[in-house]
Amino acid sequence: MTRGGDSGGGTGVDPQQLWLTPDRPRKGRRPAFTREAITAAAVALADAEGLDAVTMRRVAAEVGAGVMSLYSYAPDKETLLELMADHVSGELPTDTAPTGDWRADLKAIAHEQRALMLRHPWLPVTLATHRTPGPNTLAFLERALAALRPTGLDGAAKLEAFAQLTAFVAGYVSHEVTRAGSAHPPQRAAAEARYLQAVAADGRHPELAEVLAAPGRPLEPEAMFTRFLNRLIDGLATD
Amino acid sequence: MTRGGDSGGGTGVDPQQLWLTPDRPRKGRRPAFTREAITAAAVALADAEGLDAVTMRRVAAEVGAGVMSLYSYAPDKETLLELMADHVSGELPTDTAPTGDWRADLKAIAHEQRALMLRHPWLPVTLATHRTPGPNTLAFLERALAALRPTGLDGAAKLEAFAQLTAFVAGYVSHEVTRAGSAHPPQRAAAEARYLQAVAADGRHPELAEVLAAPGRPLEPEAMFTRFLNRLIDGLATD
DNA sequence: TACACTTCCCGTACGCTGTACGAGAATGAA
DNA sequence: TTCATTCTCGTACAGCGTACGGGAAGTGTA
Repeated sequence: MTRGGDSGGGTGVDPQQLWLTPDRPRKGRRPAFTREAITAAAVALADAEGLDAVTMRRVAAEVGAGVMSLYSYAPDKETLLELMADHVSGELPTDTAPTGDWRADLKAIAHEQRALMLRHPWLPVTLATHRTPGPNTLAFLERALAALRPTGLDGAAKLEAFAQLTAFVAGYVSHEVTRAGSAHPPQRAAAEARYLQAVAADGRHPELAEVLAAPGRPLEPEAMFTRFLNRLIDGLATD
Repeated sequence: MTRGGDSGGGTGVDPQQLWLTPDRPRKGRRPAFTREAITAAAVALADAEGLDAVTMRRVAAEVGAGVMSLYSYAPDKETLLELMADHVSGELPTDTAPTGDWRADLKAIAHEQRALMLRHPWLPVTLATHRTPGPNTLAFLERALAALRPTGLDGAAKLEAFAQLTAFVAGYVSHEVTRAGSAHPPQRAAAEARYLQAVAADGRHPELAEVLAAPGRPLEPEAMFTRFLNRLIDGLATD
């Protein structure tokens, strides 16, 4: 750790130690890098080459540091991923005031989350496992809670509603980018189609055969998202 | 590859080569293991110790094989994960006939998926990245398509509806097990609570402060799931 | 100026991972 | 028996996260 020492002694890192750390001490050698710069480099790497490209060695090379220097800014790689997630969450608008129509507000929030995740396709993956909110995430949460105020839900329910909304968006986008991502080249899609056709031809999958025979037009992910989202939110606090 | 050779030459493995392979050839040494047994061992490992415990060495040791022998049954680890996912999908019921009430059928399907994922908490994670359906997954898909028949949706829409439903369930369960899983010991939860209290005390998060001051009673994940699910499905093909 | 003290940088090293390679064992066909 | 085929798996390698600890760079005190 840069400042404070890891006295937590459990699984993961004490969030208080991680996020609520004041200025650097007045003594000792001055840091050559910043947590900010390292995080930004890791994010750029993940955006450009995917999450697998984010290795401590690659990130260190990118910022011009030695590998082990990174550990002065984040205690381990898991934490670096958490820093990355909160870093990009800074792109989310936080100063939008509630309109009074909480459903509309929540829909806007979800659309912003989706846009963010489409810009950073690795985000849903990291969100699925790393769940200690940093300052940017908390600022966004603050806005979501404000939007949820008119619902009259109690505290736990509001938190849960936001968490579930985020999980839904992450799940949707995760699926969306898998379908259309770089990991799905035309050749692979064709092989998959051939495979499904072969399965459908075996006679024991009549429904699949019919679906493949009359596919209909492909669906807009955007419109699909909106529809699912509207349904989810419209019924959120009605029963 | 056991049989056929990997002539695909793209990203991943040709699904046809993987799933649609006939009996073993008539010549050559007889296999000492089965794909089935190896997959089952990997599943048992993941269930007992989590997905990280599933390494080629551990799996090989578990079945009593040499490490490299596994590569006769699955071309790489990614594929082994895919085999695992389809393996446990065999636990899903497939012979349930549609009742005519497609919404009720779909809700039942989602509840079965959730139960499966709770039994195998690693499943949502692997589903998020590995998406070539094996025979068991296809059998279940067949049932879902049958259930969706009364909706009158076209082929692509039916497939998409099923995929999105699965993504939703995976996202929900993923979040559910993170909250309550073994990776969330009381000590860690307490540290997180302390951290949030500290943030709320800074004055710039009034909504969060209020939420933490009046939390209300914790929510039942089961009831929450049902409510979300009902809302999602009830509005699925109405507009 | 000299020294102690603190803080940070980072080369080296270790155990772990997935898996390429190829030698050798087991089998069916000729 | 001999040959081709198929499977098993020991060895080896590059790459991973990161523990350790020596040296460099800064501040505060004498």
